[in-house]
Amino acid sequence: MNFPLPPQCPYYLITRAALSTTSLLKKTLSNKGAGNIKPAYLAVLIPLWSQNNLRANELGKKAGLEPSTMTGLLDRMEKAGLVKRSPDPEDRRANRISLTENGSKMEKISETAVKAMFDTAFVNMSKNDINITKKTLGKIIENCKKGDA
Amino acid sequence: MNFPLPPQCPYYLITRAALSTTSLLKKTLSNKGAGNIKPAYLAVLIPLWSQNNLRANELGKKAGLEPSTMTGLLDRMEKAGLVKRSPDPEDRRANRISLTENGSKMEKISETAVKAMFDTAFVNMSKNDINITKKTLGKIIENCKKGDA
DNA sequence: ACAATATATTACGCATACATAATATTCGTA
DNA sequence: TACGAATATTATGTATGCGTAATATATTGT
Repeated sequence: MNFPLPPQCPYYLITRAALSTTSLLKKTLSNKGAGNIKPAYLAVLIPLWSQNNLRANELGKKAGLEPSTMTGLLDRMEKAGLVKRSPDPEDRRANRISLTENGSKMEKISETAVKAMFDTAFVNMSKNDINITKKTLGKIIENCKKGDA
Repeated sequence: MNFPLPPQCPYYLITRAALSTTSLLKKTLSNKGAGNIKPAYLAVLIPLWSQNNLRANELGKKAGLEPSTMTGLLDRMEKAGLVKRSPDPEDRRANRISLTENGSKMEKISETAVKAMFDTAFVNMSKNDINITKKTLGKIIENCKKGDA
């Protein structure tokens, strides 16, 4: 038997880094006054702040999420009063997702929170190491996609 | 507004890499005949294969999981027939978690599956880039822990 | 020995993401 | 134009992990 121990296991490091950064992001959002915004909501809000009134479908593609994941995510965001669904007049299968007034207002404060998270999580690291890490993670994602098909 | 887009956003890359590697691991386990082992189970099984009969508590520490997370995880593993709980004779608050016969048998096949996942996910990457990535992820985890306290 | 505190586990609810199957609609083609 | 394929969304169930509160037992300090 020869499984790498957690601090040396790349799989452990990747999954734990995901949990740690998400937890920190949740806390910075809360600290900055955006406690109604959960980390996952940003994957929907960020595209909407650029271009309002997109389809769930399009949002899912931008966020890299499955359609079935979008349903629950949008349910929670609607309940939180951040977005609303309206029937798409051009395609009766589809909805248009638009920001509520409150959802629009949360942009600046969210940006502050995300910046704070980045400043904390990536402090004391060289630009070069960060770039190599980003490149490597991108390759891992590609490799998994191929191997998972 | 200035949020980095997914392919350049380090947070996106980290969380997506976690999902991708987990999905691939699930598939390699299934392909190698260990479909009864979910990725998360390995965090419990690997320590038990080295030393049987540990407390939920100790297992949680080795896996980096909260006690409340262990309950459901062990429930599912027990239902899958991989481990069983027995009262700890030295401390009536605690359980001892031990491998079933079937749980013991799954060690080799699991190792094969994990190796296959690593071979797929980390193919075509330099040892150096992998090491820098591991080091960087470790630092990120540390930084988040500090900032989250 | 007893009260206060600490520890091990569980119970419950929330958040996130997936897969599969169902439903409604649109589109492409014969 | 009618029919089969594709598309948009939802419904349902599973997996994973967290936090908080409850329960039972141990330990410690007086």
